[in-house]
Amino acid sequence: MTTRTASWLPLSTGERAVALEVLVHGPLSRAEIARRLSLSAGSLTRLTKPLLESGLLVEVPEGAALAGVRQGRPSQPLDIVAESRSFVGFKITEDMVYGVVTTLRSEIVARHDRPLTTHDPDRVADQLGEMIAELARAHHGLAGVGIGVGGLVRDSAVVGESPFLSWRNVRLAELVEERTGLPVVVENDVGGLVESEIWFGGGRGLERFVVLTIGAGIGYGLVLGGRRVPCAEEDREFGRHWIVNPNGPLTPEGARGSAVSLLTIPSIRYQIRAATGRDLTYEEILDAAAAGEPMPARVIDEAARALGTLVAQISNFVMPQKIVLAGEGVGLIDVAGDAVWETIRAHRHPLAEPVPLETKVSDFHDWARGAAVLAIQVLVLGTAQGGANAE
Amino acid sequence: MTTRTASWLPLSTGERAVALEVLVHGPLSRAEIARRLSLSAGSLTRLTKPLLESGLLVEVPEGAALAGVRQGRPSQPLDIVAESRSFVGFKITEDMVYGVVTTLRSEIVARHDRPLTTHDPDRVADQLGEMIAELARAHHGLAGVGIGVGGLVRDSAVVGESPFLSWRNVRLAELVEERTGLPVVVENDVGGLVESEIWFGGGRGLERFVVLTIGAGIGYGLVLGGRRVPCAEEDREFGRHWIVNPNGPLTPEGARGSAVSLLTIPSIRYQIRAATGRDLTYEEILDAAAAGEPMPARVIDEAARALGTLVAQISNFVMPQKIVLAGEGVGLIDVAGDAVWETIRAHRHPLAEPVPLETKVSDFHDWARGAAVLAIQVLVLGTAQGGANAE
DNA sequence: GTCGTTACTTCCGCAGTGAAAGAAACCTGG
DNA sequence: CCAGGTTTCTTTCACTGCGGAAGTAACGAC
Repeated sequence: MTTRTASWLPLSTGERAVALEVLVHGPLSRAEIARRLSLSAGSLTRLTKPLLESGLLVEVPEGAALAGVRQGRPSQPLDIVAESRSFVGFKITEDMVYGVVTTLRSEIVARHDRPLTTHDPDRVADQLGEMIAELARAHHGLAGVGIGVGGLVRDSAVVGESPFLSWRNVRLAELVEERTGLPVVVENDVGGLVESEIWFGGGRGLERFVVLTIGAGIGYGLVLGGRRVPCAEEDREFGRHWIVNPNGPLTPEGARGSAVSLLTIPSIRYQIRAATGRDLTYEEILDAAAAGEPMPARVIDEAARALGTLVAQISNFVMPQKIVLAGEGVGLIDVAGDAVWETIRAHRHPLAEPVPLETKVSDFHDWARGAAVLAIQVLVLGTAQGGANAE
Repeated sequence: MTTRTASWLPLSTGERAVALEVLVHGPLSRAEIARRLSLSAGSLTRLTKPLLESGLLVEVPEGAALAGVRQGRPSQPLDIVAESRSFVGFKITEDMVYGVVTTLRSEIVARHDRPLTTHDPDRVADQLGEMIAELARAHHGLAGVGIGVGGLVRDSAVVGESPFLSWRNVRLAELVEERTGLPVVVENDVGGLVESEIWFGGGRGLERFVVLTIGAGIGYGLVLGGRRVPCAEEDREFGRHWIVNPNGPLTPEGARGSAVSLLTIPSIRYQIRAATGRDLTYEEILDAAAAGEPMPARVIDEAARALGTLVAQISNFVMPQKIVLAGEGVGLIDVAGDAVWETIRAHRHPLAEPVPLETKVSDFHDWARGAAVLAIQVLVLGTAQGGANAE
């Protein structure tokens, strides 16, 4: 409902499809695009002409690797001018704002973080406005802003509910737009990360895949037909009721044996604290587990088996072409990967196709980058993806 | 790869879409079809004209319920002439062949079963040919045959592997076509049932739903964007490694606590037999559980909780718009429905949207009807849906 | 009986496409 | 060096299928 921006010129459907294909899948020749989109060569000449004239696409020299190998006339790859526009992405946590500037291709070109000293919506918007202003001085062509917030977000604009900021129905997009004049998209942080995987990450070109994040909480994103599947409980404590192991630990968050209790960083730290009295960081716990200390090793092993069970269940029921594991809490795979794999095997049919698992330890800048992708989408498509649209 | 049939006349894409909409969603006026397919009124006149001329569609009197309520010119519903063609569907089990004749709308108009006295492919094909010949005498316009087999089927034509028939790479479609001259589709029995739910059952018009069958084994079908998702382990003992309850029973089939061990009819009968020494039928066990006999009650309760867990996991990960439960083994819901619902609730987020659960106790004729739907699809679309196509 | 409403038809123009033919730019092999 | 093959890209052209506008038909409401 909040489409204010002039999107990518007035592109026709076909032109937009071509531009998107080039944006997402790197430099491509006209012939290659024709094959990918099932169009004729003639159509491609027609469709690319205005894109080249407008400067959105440029002809680039052919990659040296391919040149000379094939016979026939060499292809003339087209590419997006990724640096022509810049995008800002923010990830807001309880006490920090992480910011990045990216190109049209979602490559991070700058980082800019600041402590969050207040939770008052107007003051937060002020701070975001200031950060954007600073970034605008250093980067030309700022075309949009994406903001990722943990919690429920409506219409890609309004924070419906965010426990850690104590916000309810804060029209954040509007507040920041007023201060900057730039189009602003607000979205659930997991949503942004998922979109960035769809467009620029491990999910490029896939029909069906899953993003699972482990960090302060559990995040889950299902992508079907290239689109995120909306769900009601979106990021309101996902995984609290995914009972992975009924005999698992009981923690302050989540039901007994739930994915949250077994896997999130706070829950793992809680378990160690409750058992040993020592308050270790997540990294310290992983190190201790790797070193063979019994209690951390047991907790991490249990977490690894829980992760394996989850991955297997997702594989069994969703049959995704890929599962992307992201977040700050996937480091346990480095320590207890064997337990993860073993558990996956035990819960899968021997004949089942193995599901590619892509692990991506992410920091907060990756979350911010995900938010920036939302801004890119608004420019390219004229509207934000996802949101809780009725189907 | 086995498209021999002349499909539904030479229909254009638009015409086929109209015909399919009418076939699946009952009598519809042109205006209504235009709305559903996002076409203009003019286009509908154009598209329906050849369909009416060819006799595929007819104008029918308006439903009395709607007439007179709205103002304006009354609509002129169009309908498929469902009786113009007949289709045969078979379900082959170890010792029986169940057959049905259906209309184009998949309504069963006749049943015809016969014991299967041999597993020799040629003799089985002979028997199917005879049964088809008998049915052809009684029903005009036989347009195709669908055969459902438990096991792996390739290219909608070849039984790659069927343990209970001891078949490997049997070109069943070809064998039956030779004997009848009719187009024949062979498919995994679950696949047929799923397609029939997509076109004529609970999944009509849904983007995303799941079919879960419980009987001699577990069957699982995932439908996304109206299409079945192919999978490698298709009906080769699905659910043997879905560990639902690690402390569950160990049975001859399936891993300990697997869906197969907990839910299939043979496993439930095995548990009762092992514990009490009595060899009861599934129905007797359900009755005993309902009557409060401790052992049956415990086994059925455990099965109900396993089913609840499965449904919850599917709901959590797939987020389907509906789950259809089918098969001979879903009767336990009548006896232990409360345990099912309670378990679902315990494994779901309180804010999550409840997933509609449709229970459909099916007999072997329903499986045969599912196979007949495959034949309908071949006529309508010119090719069978599904199969293990690469994506 | 007129007016408003909804359903359907007819006709026209147009956008987007593929097919075909041609030009361009490379390789290969004499 | 030059012909022949090959792949890419451009140009032209005709066609398909669609929407929009205007017109007709069939009803209810007042």
